[in-house]
Amino acid sequence: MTLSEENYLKTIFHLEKEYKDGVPTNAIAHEMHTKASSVTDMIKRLAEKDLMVYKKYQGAKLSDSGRKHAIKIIRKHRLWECFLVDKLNFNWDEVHEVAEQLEHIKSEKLILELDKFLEYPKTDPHGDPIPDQDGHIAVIQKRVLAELQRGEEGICVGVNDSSSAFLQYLDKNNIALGKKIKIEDKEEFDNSLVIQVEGKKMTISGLAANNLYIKKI
Amino acid sequence: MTLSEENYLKTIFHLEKEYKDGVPTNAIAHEMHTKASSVTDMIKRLAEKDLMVYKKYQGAKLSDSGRKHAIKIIRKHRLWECFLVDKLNFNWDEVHEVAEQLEHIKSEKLILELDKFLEYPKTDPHGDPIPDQDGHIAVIQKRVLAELQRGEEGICVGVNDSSSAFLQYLDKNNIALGKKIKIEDKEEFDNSLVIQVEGKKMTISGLAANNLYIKKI
DNA sequence: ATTAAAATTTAGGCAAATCTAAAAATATAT
DNA sequence: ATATATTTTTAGATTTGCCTAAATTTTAAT
Repeated sequence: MTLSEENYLKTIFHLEKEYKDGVPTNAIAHEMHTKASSVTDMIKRLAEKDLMVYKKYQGAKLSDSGRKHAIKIIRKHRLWECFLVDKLNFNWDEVHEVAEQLEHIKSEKLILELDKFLEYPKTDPHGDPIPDQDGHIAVIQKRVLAELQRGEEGICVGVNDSSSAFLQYLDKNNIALGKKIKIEDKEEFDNSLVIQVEGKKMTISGLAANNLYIKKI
Repeated sequence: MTLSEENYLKTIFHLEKEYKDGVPTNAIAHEMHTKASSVTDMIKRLAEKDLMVYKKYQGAKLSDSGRKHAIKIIRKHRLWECFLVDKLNFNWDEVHEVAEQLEHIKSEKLILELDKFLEYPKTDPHGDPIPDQDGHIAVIQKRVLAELQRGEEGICVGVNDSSSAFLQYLDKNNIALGKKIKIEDKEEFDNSLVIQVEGKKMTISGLAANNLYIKKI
């Protein structure tokens, strides 16, 4: 399996959540910063290797084998992110690019031992679940902050947007995984929220509130 | 810099020790399990990027810039080997293949932090020196075991052959870095040696004795 | 000093992964 | 329902890194 093939599998896996019955060629092209024609080429190649099910004009679907491969890559990606943050002093907004490289390293023993070394973490630094060896992915109980009503509170458990811009914005505002957040007020006009984090009040935009995952308490 | 280019630089760097005035095309081809014509192609490409100095039929020579790059890759390779052995329970005969992959990961911070995390190791699990950030490589005081005379003794400080066959042979015979070895007898007929390691006598072949580095005490 | 052998380079091709431009199929809008 | 717009696919090129086979250069041998 080539690096490029692995990246396609991973991307399609993520997009399947949004596009249940076939991921459009264009969606893949956009996500991978490439052209639709290149995507068609690759989909065909992956289909020939039985990693995908391909019917012309019907969008991309992973085969069971393709999905298994995709999950392995995601497992590696997230374990490496843990390593970078827990052991090498990376901040959560710095890990993505490096993990994108590390996820392609091929060695069963490496991942087994890395998992053990990190003491079998359940989630990565962004709160996303780490698939287990058998490819099982735990479902994390969560809802977007924007859904909560005035007076409700919860613990921050993840982000929907892992861009460093958003993560740095959270850092700047003292919001991190594990922090308790209470809704003080909701502004209907622009969906912004007044929240309280560790006793400090602040306002966050509707967009930000839609990218923060909370577990209600 | 592509993966393939990096592998050429690294290989040529290592071969330059043996071929001081130009590494023959064939030597590179042999080492990289490829064909001489492919090597010529690549040498030209590297020369165009000023990573090598190329004159037809004169063999390959690294430029200063090429040598700097090669050393960076070797630094990364050896640091990752330390990581695998010290932190992930790899044996010294299992690390090479994985380190060959890891050495191509691109991130300054990653290597800086890995070095710190490992507490700035001086040598890798085979006793080879780890180049520092500026590309300086310490010279390790050593000689091959085969050179020692009857009655002399030394500490094992490295291996010339890192094949897993040889390393496993050493494991099996209780020879490892740091062990004290004393020459009990030399057999002129086949250059084999009778040595003593931790009080136990054993015979090793001339070939093995030529691949073990010793520091005299 | 020729000639034979070995090493190196050139020429021409191939596969992976991408691109642009054009063609074909599907979706949308009136 | 038909025309228009959008999406997807095909066709044909390009680049990287490799190959084989043939030509060229260097080295070694007599």
